[in-house]
Amino acid sequence: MYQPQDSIGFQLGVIYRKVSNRLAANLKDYDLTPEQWSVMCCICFKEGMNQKEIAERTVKDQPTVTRILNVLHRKGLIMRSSDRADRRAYLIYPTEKGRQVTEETSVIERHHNSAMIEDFTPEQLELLAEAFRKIERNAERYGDGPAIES
Amino acid sequence: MYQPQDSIGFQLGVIYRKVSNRLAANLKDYDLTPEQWSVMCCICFKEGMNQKEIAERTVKDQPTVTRILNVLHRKGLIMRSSDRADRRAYLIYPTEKGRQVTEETSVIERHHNSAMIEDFTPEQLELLAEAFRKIERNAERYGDGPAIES
DNA sequence: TTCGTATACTTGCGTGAGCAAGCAGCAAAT
DNA sequence: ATTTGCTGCTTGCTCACGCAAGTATACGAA
Repeated sequence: MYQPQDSIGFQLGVIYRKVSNRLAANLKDYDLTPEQWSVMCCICFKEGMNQKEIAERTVKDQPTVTRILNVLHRKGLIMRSSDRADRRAYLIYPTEKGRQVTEETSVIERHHNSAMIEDFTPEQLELLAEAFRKIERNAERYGDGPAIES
Repeated sequence: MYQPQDSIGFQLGVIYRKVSNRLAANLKDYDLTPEQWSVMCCICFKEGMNQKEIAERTVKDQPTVTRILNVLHRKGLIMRSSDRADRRAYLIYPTEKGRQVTEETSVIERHHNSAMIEDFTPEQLELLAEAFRKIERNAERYGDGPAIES
């Protein structure tokens, strides 16, 4: 009989939560979640983006980015300056503290990432990346159809 | 410079959300989320489990299972009968409607799953499964260390 | 100019998740 | 029988997410 364990989507969820929880534990001392880290990292990589661009780069939707930025702002890690050229938009910059925390936590993340794939050969990594690209493309394709459509 | 896109954990999150959202769209007509489906599927596979066992099998924590079961109960898909041998526990059974919905949605899920991996050879699938097992094992290992511990 | 559409962001609602604390019932030791 | 500790479940808090609706601004067309 068909079981959730047979489903790629289910397996992805399980593994994602395990990897993410482990990273969360490693970041605990910095009061930063994995998702917050990814946004901070993005913001430091290219300063002065608006929220839409951050959403695209982190592959999150805009409401999620808004809320994560609220948290980061509350923690004093970012600044929102309104865009004089487009008064609907904010340009996002890290604070000094934000830059510092991002640097420190990026070391943690890199270490964590290496640990997750430490027993992979370069070929295995390339095959995994290729598999990810294929699944992503399949998920984005239309025509999967909510019901029987063969 | 290091970017979130370079991180396996980040990539897992992106791909998981895409696959999951696609399935959610396909299940919309059945008023069932992917996570709810996985629990229903588990419940129908082995009826009369207690919540702890469901949590183990679906790899979720107990509070999460409690809340998903609340939703499923509200929708009339499951029954909670208290265990006469252990009055702390509930034994969980699908209702007739629950069994029916699970059967129908399992067809959708299987179809969705095939679509996600349709261009994979059996060898590629085996390599992917192997990669998942390795990452999972790495994530579960202790000693990753919240900080510098080499 | 003004009208209409598109866009950047926010807010509200519901779901799922982790963690910690609480409650009730079990079970073993005294 | 009482105590002590463990276990099954629930609740509260916070975060992340998707979707839909709302607000303010931008911009092109009339």
